[in-house]
Amino acid sequence: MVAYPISRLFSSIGPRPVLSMANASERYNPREQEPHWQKVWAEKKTFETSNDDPRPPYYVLEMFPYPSGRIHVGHVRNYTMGDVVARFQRAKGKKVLHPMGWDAFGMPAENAAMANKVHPRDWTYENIAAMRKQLQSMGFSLDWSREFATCDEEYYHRQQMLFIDMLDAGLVTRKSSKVNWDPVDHTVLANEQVIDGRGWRSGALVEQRELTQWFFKISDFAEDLLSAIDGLTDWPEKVRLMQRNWIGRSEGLRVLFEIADGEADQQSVEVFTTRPDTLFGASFVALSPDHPMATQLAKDDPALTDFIAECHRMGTSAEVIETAEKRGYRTPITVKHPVIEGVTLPVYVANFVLMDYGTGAIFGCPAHDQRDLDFARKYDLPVIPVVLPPDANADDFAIDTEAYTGPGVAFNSAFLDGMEVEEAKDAIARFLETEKVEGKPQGVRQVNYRLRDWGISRQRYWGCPIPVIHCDTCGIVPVPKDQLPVRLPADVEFDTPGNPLDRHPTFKHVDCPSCGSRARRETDTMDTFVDSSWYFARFTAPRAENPTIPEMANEWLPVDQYIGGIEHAILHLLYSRFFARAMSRTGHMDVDEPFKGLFTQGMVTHETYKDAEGNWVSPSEVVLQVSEGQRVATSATGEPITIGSIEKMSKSKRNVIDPDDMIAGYGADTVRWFVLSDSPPERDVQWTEAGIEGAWRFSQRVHKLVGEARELLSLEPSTIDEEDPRTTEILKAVHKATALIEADLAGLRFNRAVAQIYELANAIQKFIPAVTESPSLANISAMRVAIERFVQFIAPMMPHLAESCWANLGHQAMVCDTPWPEADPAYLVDDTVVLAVQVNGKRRGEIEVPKDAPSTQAEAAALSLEAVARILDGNPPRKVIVVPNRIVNVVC
RNA sequence: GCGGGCGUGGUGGAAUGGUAGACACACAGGACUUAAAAUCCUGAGGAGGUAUCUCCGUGCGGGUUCGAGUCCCGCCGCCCGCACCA
Repeated sequence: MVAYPISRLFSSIGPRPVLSMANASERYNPREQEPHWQKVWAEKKTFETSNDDPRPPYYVLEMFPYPSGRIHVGHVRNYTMGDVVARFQRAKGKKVLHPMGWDAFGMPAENAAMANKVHPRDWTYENIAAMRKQLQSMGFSLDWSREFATCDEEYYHRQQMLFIDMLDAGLVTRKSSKVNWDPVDHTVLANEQVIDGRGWRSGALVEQRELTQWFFKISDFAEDLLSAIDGLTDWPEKVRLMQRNWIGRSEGLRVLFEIADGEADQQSVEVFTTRPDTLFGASFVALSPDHPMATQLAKDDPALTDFIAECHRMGTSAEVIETAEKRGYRTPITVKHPVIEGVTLPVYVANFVLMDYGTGAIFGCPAHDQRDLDFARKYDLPVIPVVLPPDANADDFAIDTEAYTGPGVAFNSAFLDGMEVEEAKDAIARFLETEKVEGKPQGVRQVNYRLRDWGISRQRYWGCPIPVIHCDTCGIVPVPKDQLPVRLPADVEFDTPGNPLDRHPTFKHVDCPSCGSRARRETDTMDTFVDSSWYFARFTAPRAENPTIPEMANEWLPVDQYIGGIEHAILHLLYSRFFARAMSRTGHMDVDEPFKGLFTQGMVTHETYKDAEGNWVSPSEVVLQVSEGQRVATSATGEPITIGSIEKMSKSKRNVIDPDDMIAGYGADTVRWFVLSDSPPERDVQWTEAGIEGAWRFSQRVHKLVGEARELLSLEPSTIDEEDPRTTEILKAVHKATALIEADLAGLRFNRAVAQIYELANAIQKFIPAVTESPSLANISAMRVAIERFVQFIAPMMPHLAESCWANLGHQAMVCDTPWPEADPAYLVDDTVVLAVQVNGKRRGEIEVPKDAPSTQAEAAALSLEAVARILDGNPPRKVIVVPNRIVNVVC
């Protein structure tokens, strides 16, 4: 389905005459011009950023790509946007840092190694080379001298230094944690790699295993990470909200319940609640299946052991959780109600209580919590309402199948009666804080966060080795910095399941750096999210001995404009914010927030296709036709193809469009212009190549327009400057466009800037006959201003074409080195304005009045309109509303 | 379930509460051409046969306002995030 008529487009383009300037009728040939300008930029090191440049710094960064082998149109869109920002800010007089690198560790390289017997390193670097070539053909203003890949030894060496500094600073911990374990592949799986409870590759039933793993203590920063979101005013509100929800702060109370009956090691159970005001409505206490007390009770209770095992077998997928019913196991334990003398509550182990939130135990108040209600109905527990809704009556208010969670007034609650929810929470907290159980306060206020510590251990080869050694004598020993880096051994094979590092002959077994006795090297590698959590800082001093040069990092950071996919709204951005704080604490820089401005572009989507066997089929192998009003897809050989849903482009669904054909056929500028046109950048776009021809035509039109303008500029001016309204008209159009385009580019509204540029092109086109008829000095110089600014405006988006045009207009310097023009306010205001005239809110005509004309004048003009007079039919209007310079509305 | 967003011509989309549909794509007609491509010009939300003009029109139903695509309330549909977080 090659939709690009490549041969046709170029059939009429002959070789460019070597010495003569392009004449107006000659077509623009991107195949010749684009490599030329790319070579000039590279030779002049135009986009290499010097640290001692005195201009103010501006750091623009696009999320760096995973080197999958080919760029796709999502990359093109992302990097084009970033490049427009970079070139625009450059023209605005900033020294711009615009680097590029590779997020190069990760699973796909190992998968490729297993499938194709190619070493992950070779596979990765070959992919990088291919993608670098593709990106370079797009003409991005990147500082390639700063390029690195996260799998470069020089990079992960510094990452290991950071890890050790963070370990020393107490920001790293080890703890036991549950993982998805694939018993066939001997590997840990991420949640998304578990499909229907089975490993995505092996198909084996996944087990929950406890493993001791390394964690970054991101939850220590929960409060700071949350409150600092308020200051991220240049972030999309949506992302700020997602981060707030992810951190999930909640204020509550830890309450001790004394054990009344039953054999237990402890004398009390501690629960966490955000609704202590409903304590009088408590009818049970429930423990997580992983709660220590549950584990202990299970020792002598086979039925409980079975129940807990069953809970563990329950899947973690969204679907399972949604449909899972609330189930519990009643233990022999009962506890005393904390505030009602003589009442005891049963203790259950329940499948819906999470161990790693709060205390792993809850009290159930069925009347005011839906889960508790479901549970109570199943096990026939009392349902006592204790919060009365505003419009309800205490005598007949009852809970049926829906818990009441809204506002109200406490009742059935002794000393809380009559208080509003918030007031009651505070009162019960104050009461329990003074009560004592085992000599401790019965209630303690606590703030809880949903955010968990960040587990970074991965039992895989292609990642940054965690630089520690386990010694039986000395315990955990960090690898001394002068012995770094811990290198990934090259001699590994992937024939056997499991982590190659773990079975490597020499990697694992080492001597303890501290005592010299036999010890074991850590064989886990780091989560690849670690690699991408500080690369933005490394770009500021990419070859430094230390992870950063603090002065450099402080000068450039935070990133002024970060651009990337919305899919990274939570994890990557949160981890990077954590890392900035960690790096500040360990002296690597003094910046806590890494990204000042964030822009999240929409995803690029495309239809999916499947063949008769249900295999995904790439769009390039599909032939689409319309038959009897239905779209019908077949393969090149005529096999039937099913058209599937529209999905985000992904390798797995094979609905990725490779931009190479388009770049080869139309050139980079046309592709850049095309992806910026039409769609608002933050919105998802359904990919279609309809429209690329229009972009191509526009690039040709620009070339032609500049050629024609150049002819006019060389005309001998007629000596007398006649008064020509067209001169003012074009200058107004130019200056208004200047102001609007600047605002649109600064606000990343590229589609609107494109529309403004089209309008300016139309205005200039219209002005050509004016100059031809009346080649006055005024008209010729107006044309010069118009056409030169026009070229400057397209330069961030179509940089090669702009350079060619700029040279064609006789400039020695490059347009990318030319300062951005300013709008002259004198041309932005009009002497007269056209006001719409409405009658009862309906448009009936328009009037032209002087700008800022008094209301009376506008009113008189409006009333004298024939259409208005006809409707009024001689009657006086009831009211006339005049909004100066805007509108007149006659009410009758 | 909770939270957030979106809904405008054939299409992508524009529109500080103030002339809805800018700009573009696709389409149709015309000019140039032996012809095509390219280029240029013209047309176009729907209906009332044309121009003038009139009515209708921004998912649906209400409301606020002199005036609503825009603000408020209630629905419908689609998309995204979170998901037993006590």
